[in-house]
Amino acid sequence: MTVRVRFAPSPTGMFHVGGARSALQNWIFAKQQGGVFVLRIEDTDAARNRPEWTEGILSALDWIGIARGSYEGPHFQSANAGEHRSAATRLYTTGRAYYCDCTRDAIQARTGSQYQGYDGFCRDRGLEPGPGRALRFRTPDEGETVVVDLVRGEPTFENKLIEDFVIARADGSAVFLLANVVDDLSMGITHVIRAEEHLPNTPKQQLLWDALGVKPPIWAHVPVVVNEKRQKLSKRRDKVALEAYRDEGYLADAMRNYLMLLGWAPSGDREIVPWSVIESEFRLAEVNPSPAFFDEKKLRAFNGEYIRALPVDEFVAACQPWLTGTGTIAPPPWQPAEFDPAAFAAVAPLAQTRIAVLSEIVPNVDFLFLATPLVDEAAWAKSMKEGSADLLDETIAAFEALPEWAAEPLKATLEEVGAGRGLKLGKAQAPVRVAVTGRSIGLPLFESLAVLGRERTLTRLRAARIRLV
RNA sequence: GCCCUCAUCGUCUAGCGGCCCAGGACGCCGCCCUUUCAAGGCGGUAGCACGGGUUCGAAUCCCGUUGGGGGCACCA
Repeated sequence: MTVRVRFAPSPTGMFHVGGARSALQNWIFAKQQGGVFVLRIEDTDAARNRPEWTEGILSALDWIGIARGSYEGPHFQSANAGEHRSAATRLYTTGRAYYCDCTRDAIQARTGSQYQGYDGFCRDRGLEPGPGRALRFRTPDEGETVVVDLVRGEPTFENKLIEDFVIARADGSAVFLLANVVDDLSMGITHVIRAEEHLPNTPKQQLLWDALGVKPPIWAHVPVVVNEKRQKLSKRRDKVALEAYRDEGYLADAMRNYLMLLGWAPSGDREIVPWSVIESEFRLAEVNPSPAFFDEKKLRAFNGEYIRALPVDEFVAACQPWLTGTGTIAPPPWQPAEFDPAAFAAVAPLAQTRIAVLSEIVPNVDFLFLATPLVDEAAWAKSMKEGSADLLDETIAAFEALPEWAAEPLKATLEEVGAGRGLKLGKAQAPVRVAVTGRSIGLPLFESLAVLGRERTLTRLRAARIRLV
C-alpha cells in the first residue's frame, strides 16, 4: 500500500512556523516511504476562507522547499461537504449517532459549574433530525481505544471517559472531528503526522474511523513548539508567521534546518547539516516527545552560518529584496537611483560576515547610497572628543593630498595622523567613521572609504568638521 | 474538575544498563586576532527534577511525587 500523508492547514492569513515544521516532517516521511504528500486546505469555517490566504500557504510551502506541483493538491475541505454530510447520515442511520437538542447552558446546568463533558442526556430519546438538533456520536461505554503513534508509543484512552461528541451541527454540516476523518478516509491517508495538540482528538477520530468501517491510519503526534514561557506558540502573542521571518531575512535553508532540529537531531555532533542528510536521517520514532522552545537566538546563529556559507554572488543576489524593498519588505532609506550595484558588490564580502539576517544589510551599506549619512547621535557623542576637530583637519588635508585613493594608503595615512596626536588607529578612526558613516560600528573603514570615493568622503569629513565648531 | 502526555546544562539536543564523575550546539563569560563591529581560534560556565525500587551496575528499566505541556465547544 502506498503511503499517503497530508498536511491540512486552515487558512488564517499567515503561515505558522509550527505548521511549517509539520509540513516538512510529513514531506520527508512521504519522500522516505516513496509515498505521496497531499495538501488539503481546511476551509470549512467561513471566517477562514479567503483565496489569498490559500495562496499564502502555497507560497510559504514553496519557500521552505515544498514546491508547487510536487505534491497532490491543494484539495479543499469545503469541496467535500457532501461526503461529510452523508457520512454523518450514515452514522445516524446505523445507530452510531443520535440527535441532541441540548443547549450548552442546559448541559452546564446539569453537569455543574465545572465542565464535565456532555452527559448523554439525549442518548436514548430517539430524537429525529430537526432544527436546533446537533448530531452526536455515541461513544462506547466500555473498552479502550489504543492509538498507535509513531512518536509516543500507544497512548490509551478509556472509552467511557470519552463524551458523546458533536459530529454535525444543527444545520447538518460536519464539525472538524468528522470532516477531518472523512477527508482523510476519502483521500486514502495512511499516516497522520500532526501536532500533539491533536492527540486528545485522536481516540474520538479513531472511533469514527471504526464506525465508518475503515481501518484507522497510523498516527504520529509531534510535540508542540513553545515560547520562552513554555506555552504553545500563539499567533496572538508570539512571532509565529513564517513570512515575518522570511521578510527579516532568514534563509529558507537555515529555517528548515532549524525547524527540523526542534525535537530531533541528526547523527554525530553537528546540527547544521545539508538538507539531504536530514531527509535521509530523520525518523519520527526519534523525535523527542517533549515540547521544544523556538529559540530565535539560535535560529539567528544558524542563519548567520548559512549566510557566511553563501558564495559571494549568491549573497549579493540574496540581499536584493532588502536593497530594493521588494514586496512586503520595507524600502531602504536611499533613493533607488542612488543605489550602485558595483559599490555594493565591492563591500558585500565585508558585510557577509557581519550580518545574521539579510535585512541587516541595509544599515551596513546605507552610507554608500545616501546623500548624507544618517547620524546616530549617541555614536557621534561617543566618538567626537576634544581634539577630534584637529584630527579631522589633519585627516582632511592628508586625504586631499593622497596620490592613490585606496584602502591601504588611507589606512597608512590615518595611522600617521593618529600617531602624530598620540592616538592608536583604533581611536583615530572613530571620529572619521562617524563623520562618514554616521555610526560607530560598521564595515572596515578604509575599504568603505575606498568605495565611497575621495569627493564624498572629503565632503562628509568637512561637514563633520563644521559641526564641531 | 476530568482526560492525555512529557521530564539530560538557561535553551535545542546526544545518550537507548557498564564506553558518562554525561558529549555537541546556541547563549553567556574570558583570552587571542584586530581599524570599529563581526567572523575566526582557544578556553570556561552550566544539566541527568525528587523519592523509592529492579540490578553486580541506572541518565538509561519500573512505581510514586513534583513540575511542565496539550486538550476537554454546534472552532479547526
